[in-house]
Amino acid sequence: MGQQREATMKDVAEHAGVALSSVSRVLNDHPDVSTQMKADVHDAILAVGYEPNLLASSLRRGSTKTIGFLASDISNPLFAEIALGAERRLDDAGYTMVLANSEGSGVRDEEMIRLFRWRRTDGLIVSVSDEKREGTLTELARLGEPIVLIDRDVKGLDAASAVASDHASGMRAAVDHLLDLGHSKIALIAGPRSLRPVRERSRGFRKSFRARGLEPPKFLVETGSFSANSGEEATLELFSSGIPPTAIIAGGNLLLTGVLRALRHLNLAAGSDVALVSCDEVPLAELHTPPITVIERDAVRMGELAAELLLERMGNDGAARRILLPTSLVIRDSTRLMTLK
Amino acid sequence: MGQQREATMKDVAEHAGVALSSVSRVLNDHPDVSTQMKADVHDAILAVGYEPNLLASSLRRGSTKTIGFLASDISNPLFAEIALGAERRLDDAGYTMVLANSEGSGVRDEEMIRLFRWRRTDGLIVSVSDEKREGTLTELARLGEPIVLIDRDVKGLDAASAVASDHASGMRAAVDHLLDLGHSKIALIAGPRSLRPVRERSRGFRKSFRARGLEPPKFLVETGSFSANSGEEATLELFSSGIPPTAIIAGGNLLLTGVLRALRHLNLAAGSDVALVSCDEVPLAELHTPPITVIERDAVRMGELAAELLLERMGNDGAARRILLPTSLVIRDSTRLMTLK
DNA sequence: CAGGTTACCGGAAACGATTCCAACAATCCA
DNA sequence: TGGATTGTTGGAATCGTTTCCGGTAACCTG
Repeated sequence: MGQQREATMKDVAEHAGVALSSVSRVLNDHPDVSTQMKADVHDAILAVGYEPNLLASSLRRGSTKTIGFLASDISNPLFAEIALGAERRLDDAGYTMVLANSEGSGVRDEEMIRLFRWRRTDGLIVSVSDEKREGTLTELARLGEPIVLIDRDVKGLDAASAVASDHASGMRAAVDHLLDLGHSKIALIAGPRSLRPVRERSRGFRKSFRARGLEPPKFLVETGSFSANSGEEATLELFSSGIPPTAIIAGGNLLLTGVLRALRHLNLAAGSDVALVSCDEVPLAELHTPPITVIERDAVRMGELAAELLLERMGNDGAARRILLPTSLVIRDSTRLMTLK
Repeated sequence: MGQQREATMKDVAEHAGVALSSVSRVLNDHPDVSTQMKADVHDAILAVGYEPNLLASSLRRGSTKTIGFLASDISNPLFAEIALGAERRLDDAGYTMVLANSEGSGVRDEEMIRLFRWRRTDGLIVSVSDEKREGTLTELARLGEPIVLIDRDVKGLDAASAVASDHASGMRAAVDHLLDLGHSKIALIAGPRSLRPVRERSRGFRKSFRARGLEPPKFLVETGSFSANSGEEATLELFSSGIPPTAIIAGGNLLLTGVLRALRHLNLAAGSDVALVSCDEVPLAELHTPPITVIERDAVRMGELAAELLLERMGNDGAARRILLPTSLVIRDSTRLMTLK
């Protein structure tokens, strides 16, 4: 059997002996179509084995039913969960998700946004890797389609909706908890300051101290990235200096991995030698010995909400919205074993 | 300022005073174009602010430079890493990845493949959630574009390339290791039998016993899914029956989470009360106390290879290929603390 | 200087759909 | 009975590209 050319609406029309436009009307169930016509066309569709070409449809309609999703690294469980939540909602609404990883590079952010624009995606869910980068900003502004930012603050982009976590509150709860236990030499291994979560956590961190009339300690470490290596190096650094911290807060799941590696290397036990808190729940935190106290949030929900905000915006009811999602402290043994007072 | 209509190649042509076809030639750097023409057109492009419409281009060319990626759940670190590797390679080659989650449902597999077909993706990387499902099979066959299967065997789909892990060897190494240590009551919590990794691991499991003239134990548990809950239930079940196993092998990272939860609930210590092995490296395994022996493989590499196979096939040099990637046993304390002989 | 390349360019036909507009028949109302 | 209305249909333009085909002018060759 020869390589059959794909059947088009034209073939359907000819086979049914009707006009092309009628086939289109049937397919989009337009009101102006008789039952007879409907039946004939459907028969013809089956007969010729017609399947729609969404490309042509998109071109003509001016809408691709496609949403871009851009984050630094989909293999990070945080983004993976957000992507899952977003894809679920978008799919329900008939949209397809297009994925891109920036690998933490602002240049790639820029390129990917441009590519999405050229591909005419109907919207964009994005967690940029550098909030300050000029190029990214102009690309976002040029896009002209609805945007939802995930846990990022981009100045001057009022057109975009956003969903963010209330990191400051969670961090305050964590630090208060540690202060209550008598800790004062608390280290925060935060990550790159160019990102909102890091700034917010730092803010909460300092605020907790100031609220008690204390000066925030000099243990606020801003690492170059969120990677495990950064966490490991920062931890080693902390303990090689004169005064070691009595508590460490890891600002993300990868950083936590690094911290734990360093502690093992230093032969220190989390929980008994140094109290430990991490951000974002992962199996490792729950099942570690001792279990690790975490500042938790619902990442899947975050993705779902991002999708919902986007859909809302595309249905053009209303302006951009910003949603702040709660974080909460889950206290486990890694902060309960030591007694400092 | 009014909402400017987007500039098209036609606008560029008019502004430069040349034909539409010439603009196209310049853009695709066709040989038949003078340096003067090239300069004029580029000037005009800047002047009118032209940006390509990849939709129209795709329609005309018959190629979207787009690849579908379908897996059960992108939030599973395994798939997340595969997706990362694949996206990296595809992006290098100028392709964009379109993502879909089947959430373990065969019906959704089917729907997503069809959607990809309608969207005219140039290829598909897929890890189906049910290798036997009739509908999925016919959809795959209808696709007509290159396919790469990830760790799946789909009978009668010879046209597809595939990249898979050699689970049987890894499992053999693990079981041999445990048998050497004197274990015989070894349980394998495998996951759903409808999937290749589960079958391969079961095969390796049995083979190890038979190679020593032993009958494989009755501890081979096939759970309904790969979820943590399945792992937890299976473990509880194992220990509630008459003869508890002395070693457990968890067939995946989610199952491992479940197993550890169950052990904690039963007040049993991994490593000393029961030896433990898991499949696929995760931070939890490395940093658990004691560290957990794992059958490891390179998931990111797997994704990269999948992309490479696909690109190779789309460049239509040669037939479908199957690649088997190695697995290796990383021995840690979870299997080193107990002495049975 | 005739004939044949060569280099470059413009026009028009695709790609496969949607949508506007005009046309026609049948029905309704006065 | 005539005009307006309603319901249904076909034809053609359009979305923004790519690509084929033919034509022109300049160049070389003998």
